[in-house]
Amino acid sequence: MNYSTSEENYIKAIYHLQGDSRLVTTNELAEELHTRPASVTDMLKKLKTKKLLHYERYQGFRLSPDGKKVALGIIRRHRLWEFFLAEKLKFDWNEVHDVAEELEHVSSKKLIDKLDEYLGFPRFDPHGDPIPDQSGKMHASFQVGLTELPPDTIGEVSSVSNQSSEMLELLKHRNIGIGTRLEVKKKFEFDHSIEIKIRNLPSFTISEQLAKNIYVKYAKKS
Amino acid sequence: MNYSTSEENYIKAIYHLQGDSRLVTTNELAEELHTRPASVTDMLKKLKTKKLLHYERYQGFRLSPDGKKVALGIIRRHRLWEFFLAEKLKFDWNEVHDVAEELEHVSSKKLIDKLDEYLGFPRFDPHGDPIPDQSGKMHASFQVGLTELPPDTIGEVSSVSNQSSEMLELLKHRNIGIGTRLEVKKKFEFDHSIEIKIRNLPSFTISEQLAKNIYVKYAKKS
DNA sequence: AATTAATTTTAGATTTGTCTAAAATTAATT
DNA sequence: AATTAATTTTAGACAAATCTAAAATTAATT
Repeated sequence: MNYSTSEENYIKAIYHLQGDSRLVTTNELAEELHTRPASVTDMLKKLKTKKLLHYERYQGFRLSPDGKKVALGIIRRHRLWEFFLAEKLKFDWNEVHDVAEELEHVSSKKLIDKLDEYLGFPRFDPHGDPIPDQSGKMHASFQVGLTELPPDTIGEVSSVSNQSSEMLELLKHRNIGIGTRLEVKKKFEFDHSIEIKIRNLPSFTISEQLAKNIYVKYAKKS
Repeated sequence: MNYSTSEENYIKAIYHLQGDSRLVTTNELAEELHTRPASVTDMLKKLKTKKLLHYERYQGFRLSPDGKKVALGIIRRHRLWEFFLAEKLKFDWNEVHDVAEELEHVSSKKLIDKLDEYLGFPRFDPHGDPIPDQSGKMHASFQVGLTELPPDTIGEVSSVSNQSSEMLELLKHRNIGIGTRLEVKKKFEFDHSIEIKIRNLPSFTISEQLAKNIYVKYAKKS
């Protein structure tokens, strides 16, 4: 019932890649974890013997129900620590990820449940992602990609899917964070860039690549 | 500048065993870490090449100044987490050790310094042991072994040196914790057992073995 | 359909940390 | 002082997690 840091990192990455249960490939996972395909194959075999994975060689793989449960436990720990770091220790929301990456592997269940209680059973982490409860349930957040927002509507940023430091740096520079209310002014067909406006600031344009990674909740025009 | 969990456990154990710089032996350390002497020798060589240890084969060893600095950093992390667990998450003071043992290996300096600030720069952990500050300095606690307290004096429990779950269980059963004020009634020469009294409770006797592991600060008779 | 390209797996090596068994060294005892 | 006992180290093996290079399989293309 206890897994190594390495196993946990694989399980978590597979969970994120498979989304709603699609098959994941060896190369994809190798790239995600900055490792080599051969190493991935080795770990797949191990996770299969532990019954966490559905896997037939050359055919791709996905988590078993047990594997999903384990993944949700890891994600729960990760997001609770992120919440703690931002809310209590006053970390910037774009600094919490890497530290939480380490803390998530401390496996005491009692620790996590008490932390959860201490934090007031939060339902979303500082990136807007939902935190699974003790049984693995998450409250769905009604978020939609920024690219899907029609012109002249307002959204509130609820999460960002890519958490590379490069992108977080760009977001910070643009004054975009979780909770930021932004209005879509125009959408350009040519390169799918989007012109947006925040509060009283002059409007500016963001690339499709960036917009794709920003998720928002609808909000009424203010 | 970053060490593995295993290396950190060795460094910490050596620090505790060497006390005020006495030489530590291979067997001692092997027993402390529940490992084999051969494994200890392997690690000693590694720590020596990293200049954390003064070590000549067959001659015993002790931490170098650099090694001591590393040890104090680990102890700082351990004791801050213990304080957090007891103070914020409401763990019993006898449950914090094992969880802190895991948390102490998360190495982000920023995390620890922010945690320190959040906790209000505490100077002692829940066992009464001093917490090193960022530069490695500790406030000495003026504690004395319970066995050294003469009859008819009162002491306040400030720390316990043995933290086995067996002993902590016994202490809990006897209602002895950090901060407990107790009066020494009688000392028996025969087996060196000690009769003590806590508050209004009937007095009772504890073994020399237990008393040896309890440290107290003097307090005036109430 | 046959060939080429891409992906995935296997085989074998490496590093870290551990182990057992045997050898080397130091300490204790007759 | 010589022998015995205890401690410590070395030598060689093993498990976990990784890697490179080569082989096997699947996918794409002529």
